Amino acid sequence: MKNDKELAWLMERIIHKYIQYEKIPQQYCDGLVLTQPEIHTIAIIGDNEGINVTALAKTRGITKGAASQMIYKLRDKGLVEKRVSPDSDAELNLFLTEMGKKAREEHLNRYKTNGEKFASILNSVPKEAKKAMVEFFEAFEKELDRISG
Amino acid sequence: MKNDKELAWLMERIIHKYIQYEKIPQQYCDGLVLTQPEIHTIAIIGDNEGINVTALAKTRGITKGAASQMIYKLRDKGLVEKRVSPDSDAELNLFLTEMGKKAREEHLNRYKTNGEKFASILNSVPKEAKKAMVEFFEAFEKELDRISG
DNA sequence: AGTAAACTGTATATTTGCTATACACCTATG
DNA sequence: CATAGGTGTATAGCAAATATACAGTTTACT
Repeated sequence: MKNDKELAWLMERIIHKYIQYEKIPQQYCDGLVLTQPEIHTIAIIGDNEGINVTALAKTRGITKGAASQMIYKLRDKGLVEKRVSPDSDAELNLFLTEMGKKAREEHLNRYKTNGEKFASILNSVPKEAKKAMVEFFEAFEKELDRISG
Repeated sequence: MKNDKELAWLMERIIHKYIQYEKIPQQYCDGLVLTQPEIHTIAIIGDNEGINVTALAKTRGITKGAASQMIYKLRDKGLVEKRVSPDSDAELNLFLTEMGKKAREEHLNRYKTNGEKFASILNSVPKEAKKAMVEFFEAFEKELDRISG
């Protein structure tokens, strides 16, 4: 049986593999290829119609400048629309175009499919063990929050 | 109790948090700050004294060009040394300098400390559940290998 | 009302880590 | 001994992000 250290290594290796996989740009509808940061931004706007640039930056965990640039790129690709806020001329509200919504939909579907694959693997895990896993991950997350902040 | 989907989300969130944490450049001895790719390269050279550029690139999963550039950077920082291979004039053998070894040592210690924190969290996981986790992760890794390659 | 502070988004230059392409050099195989 | 394949490298370019500075807008204060 593997010891704790080996289990930790296994987890680390998997995390890196997963991230490596995520980095590969994916094809969405009609020849549209989007990178991870792009589709992530689209997902956030889709989940928060009318969000502004500052809030988007905060959600993504990047600077306002970076968010602004990403928005320009997605607008040029015809995926995102900028509208001046009805409340303030200094503020922009962000929306998905029809095409943006289509990509978002596609992304959600893929996410769901992956989640189902996940779930089918998880399915073979006994209930007791699953409970222990949740507890473990929550402790792990707490530790990550501690050392990061 | 959380269902499978929620557990999947929890895992995804943690993976991203962990990667985010890893991205922060860390300080090693006397004001030396190293990024993740840098210290990762140093770790590989430390574990494989005399490795050549091509093998390093393969281990890191990057192109030879990228590895070459990284080596130049680390050499300029005084952490890595290049020596022409005694077997072939076309080949270089890579070694850590004293300073490189110091950084490597520091990294190992930190890794160990993190691992211990990890282990103490893992410690509270029942043995049966741990076994299930290993099985789950191995299935997960297999799935990742399948969709990536 | 008038002004300063704080917040909006943006422009610009720079950085990091990588790829792709082309290349010069060395080695091995026929 | 030629040529195919393996070394490492130079160079240009890209994606994503930071840092800095800035112009315009809103808020707060007196």
